[in-house]
Amino acid sequence: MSYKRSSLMQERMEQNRQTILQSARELIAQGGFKDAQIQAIAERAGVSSGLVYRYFDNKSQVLIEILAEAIQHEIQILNAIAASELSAKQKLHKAVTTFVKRALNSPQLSYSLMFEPVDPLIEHERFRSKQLIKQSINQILAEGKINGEFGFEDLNTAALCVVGAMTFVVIEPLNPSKNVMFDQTYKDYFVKQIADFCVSGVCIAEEK
Amino acid sequence: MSYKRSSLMQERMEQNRQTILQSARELIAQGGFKDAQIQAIAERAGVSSGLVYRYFDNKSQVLIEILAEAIQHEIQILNAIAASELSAKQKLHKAVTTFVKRALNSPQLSYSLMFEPVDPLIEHERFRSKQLIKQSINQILAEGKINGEFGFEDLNTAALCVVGAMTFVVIEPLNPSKNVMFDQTYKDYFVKQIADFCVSGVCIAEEK
DNA sequence: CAAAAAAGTGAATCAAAATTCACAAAATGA
DNA sequence: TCATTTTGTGAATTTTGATTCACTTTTTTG
Repeated sequence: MSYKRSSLMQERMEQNRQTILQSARELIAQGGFKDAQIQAIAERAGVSSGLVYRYFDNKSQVLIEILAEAIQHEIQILNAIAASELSAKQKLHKAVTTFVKRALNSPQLSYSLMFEPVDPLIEHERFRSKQLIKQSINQILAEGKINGEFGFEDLNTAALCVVGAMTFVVIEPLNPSKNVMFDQTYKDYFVKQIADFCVSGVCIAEEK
Repeated sequence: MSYKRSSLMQERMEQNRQTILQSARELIAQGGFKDAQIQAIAERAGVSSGLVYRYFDNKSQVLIEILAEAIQHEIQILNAIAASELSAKQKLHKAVTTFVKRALNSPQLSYSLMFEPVDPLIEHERFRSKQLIKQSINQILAEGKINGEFGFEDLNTAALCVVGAMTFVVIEPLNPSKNVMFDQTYKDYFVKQIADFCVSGVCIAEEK
């Protein structure tokens, strides 16, 4: 009498789940959270809106899962850099470069995940995420501070500035003046500037 | 037969208008745009919701007016600094310090005005605003670049980084872990760090 | 003060989306 | 294949908030 899902069924369902998430991601990437409505997500995924609720408790859960997954990925990358063999300066430069470059590949998605307000549940998840990113940067900064590469005073504030600069710049490409966005060459140049800025920022010398 | 408002009436109406705007501002300062609902605004202002529509075409207009007013004020301040007699470094330091310190007086309001998505109309206004702020900073940076105080490469990107750092940091105090927020002394210290970071950031020397 | 005009009210209406749920289709187990 | 369980559907319901508008009150004018 008991019903056992065949592995084929199992697979199809997993497929559905992923398709729904992917649709939502794409919609967010195009127009932010405001465009990721259940109807739209379902439609794009080729399923009924009701089905979304078979797979997720509610809309927030869909978004949270997307956020968590995305950030986890970024954090892995940052941590790998932090753990590498480079100098602190090089690590910082690379961390910023990598993060910004990746974010610029889908600015709207990045922006939404990092900034766009939605609801308290998501805000909570986002907060944890940001903490983790800051932690990665912190690690690099602390190391450079100790070995004398960096000259900032307050670790936390420095990390905040770095994270601020590197997350903020993804907002720029979202300007109404859309397609202003650069070709790969300019993008590389742009990203390097930002990394340079951050590295210089934490290499404070003296004077006022 | 034509009706002429007495100056007293005129005044009362102006008063109403301002009260509505002020209520909206306060609500935004407390909980962001999401808490600034017409009902709530009207209630707090002690008027009926319908009256709001006698003074404003729609909700967006209320918010736009608040945004425009606030930003205009900040821009005046920044421009005054840009036009003062200090060195470029000093100007930049002061601009960042002043802006951040002011923003930290109501972080939620600042955040909402600067970042929180609402609708395209407001987005448009916000875009203009950001342009103006960046312009102020640009002015300072350009001057410092010419006279050799600063060593960054690309003016626009440098300005973006500075604006990014100085606007971003206001987001931090919005953490769920609310009341973490500092006393005046720490706040001053915090703000100085940020300004130092920005100044250093644009004083790039050489090396990689 | 009475008529006309404008300001003020707030319940009713509208709109946009999320969520539910009665039902249909498909899968499973006998 | 038939009964049962699960998956899938999408129209109906609910929710939340902006906006309208018929009506009341206050101002102005003559």
